[in-house]
Amino acid sequence: MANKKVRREKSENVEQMILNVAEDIFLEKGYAMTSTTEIAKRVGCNQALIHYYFRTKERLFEKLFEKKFVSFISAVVLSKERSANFKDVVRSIIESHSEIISQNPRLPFLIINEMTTNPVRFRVIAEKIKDTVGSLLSGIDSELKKEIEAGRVRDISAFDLFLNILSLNLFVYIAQPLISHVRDYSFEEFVKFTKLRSEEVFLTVWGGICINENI
Amino acid sequence: MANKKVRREKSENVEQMILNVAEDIFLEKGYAMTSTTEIAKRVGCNQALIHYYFRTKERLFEKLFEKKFVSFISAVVLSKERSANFKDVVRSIIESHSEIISQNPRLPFLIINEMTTNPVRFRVIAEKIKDTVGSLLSGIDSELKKEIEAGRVRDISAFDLFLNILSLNLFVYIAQPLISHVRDYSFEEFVKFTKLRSEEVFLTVWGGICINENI
DNA sequence: ATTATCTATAGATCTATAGATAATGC
DNA sequence: ATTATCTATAGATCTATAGATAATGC
Repeated sequence: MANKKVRREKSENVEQMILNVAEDIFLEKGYAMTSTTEIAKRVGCNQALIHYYFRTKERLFEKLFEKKFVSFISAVVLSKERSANFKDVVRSIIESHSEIISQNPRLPFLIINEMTTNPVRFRVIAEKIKDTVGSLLSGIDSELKKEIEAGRVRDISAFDLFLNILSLNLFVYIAQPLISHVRDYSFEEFVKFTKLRSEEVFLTVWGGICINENI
Repeated sequence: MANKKVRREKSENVEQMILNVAEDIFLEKGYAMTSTTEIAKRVGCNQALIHYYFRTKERLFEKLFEKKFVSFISAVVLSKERSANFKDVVRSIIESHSEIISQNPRLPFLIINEMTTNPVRFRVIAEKIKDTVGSLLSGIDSELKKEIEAGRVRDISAFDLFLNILSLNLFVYIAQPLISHVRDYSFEEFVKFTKLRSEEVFLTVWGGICINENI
């Protein structure tokens, strides 16, 4: 029996369905491990249709993620809050960073994956991140130095502080499948866990730099 | 011109060369992105030879990594040092963990990659890690509780503490290509950086849990 | 007439195997 | 005679394109 060309409801726009499904699969397995055949199967259309709309797999990927990578990274920078209190500045950076990640929980994995898998794309992403990191660091550096001179914060570079925040915020997402398995978390339980974890991250980052009597 | 079957020095054992090259490429790009064709090319032999020695790509991978995964993970557990001083226990865990990672800098990436890429292998790895984490946590739990009750350490779960250590130790390696690019590090400079970073990790982890007057 | 969808297929891989040939150990 | 290496090739993908056909908008 020949496949009839399905007439679809206006609501089920096939082009959009392809984008949705592709995003899911790319985030799940990375670019290289995703085949257009699989996307088509999940959408319920023919594989050729993906090329009709997006010409190449590469373009489909770029359409979905070029923007996301940039906004994901620059959001981290923009989140800095002017506050008299350095502690509040640190807290707000951690919290908005954590918030952004939780909205794109699989993006860190994908960035790392593309980084090692696709040297060309890596250069592009890395350059953008380089600028972003540069401006974030210089943005916080002077404030940090003041705190250190005032003896309220131990001697630490802005980069190390920045890495502490990134590490603690990102690792749980990168290791998510493992953590979920080890702790028997459902997806909802994992989300709940990351919410609680955010306060933990702040306590660790801040406790790790603020100066008290005994080390 | 027909390729002559190269007569090799005893020293250049081809089977061993295949193992060496395969390890490099697997660590660099992950299982799926590595082709036996590429391994053969770098070794300088025919692709069929890889199958002669290892039968399948899967078996070659397992020969290289099954052991590594287990030893990498269990080394983390075994590193716990009995000490009267809880602070020293934490320090020794961090340092030996960090030491093991620095000996296998690309392994964390590979584990994460296989985790998401290969569901079957994931189950195997995850089960082993689950046991390992379980025994590590229960090993440190009673000591931690004592410290908390004595008011020397803030209220924190063993799992959160464990995650703090893992996050801070592992993230720099997982993000290594990115960090190297952002900071213009050569490989040697990156290694030097991780050495310095180890003290930073201890200060953060310990500062993040020890109790002082002001929060 | 234009746009959306399908069928069929070319051309590139890639893994694995069969079978030929050269090298080595006795 | 056995072991190591090569050539050639089958069979599975996978991406991308050409060309047929159905649906839609006018």
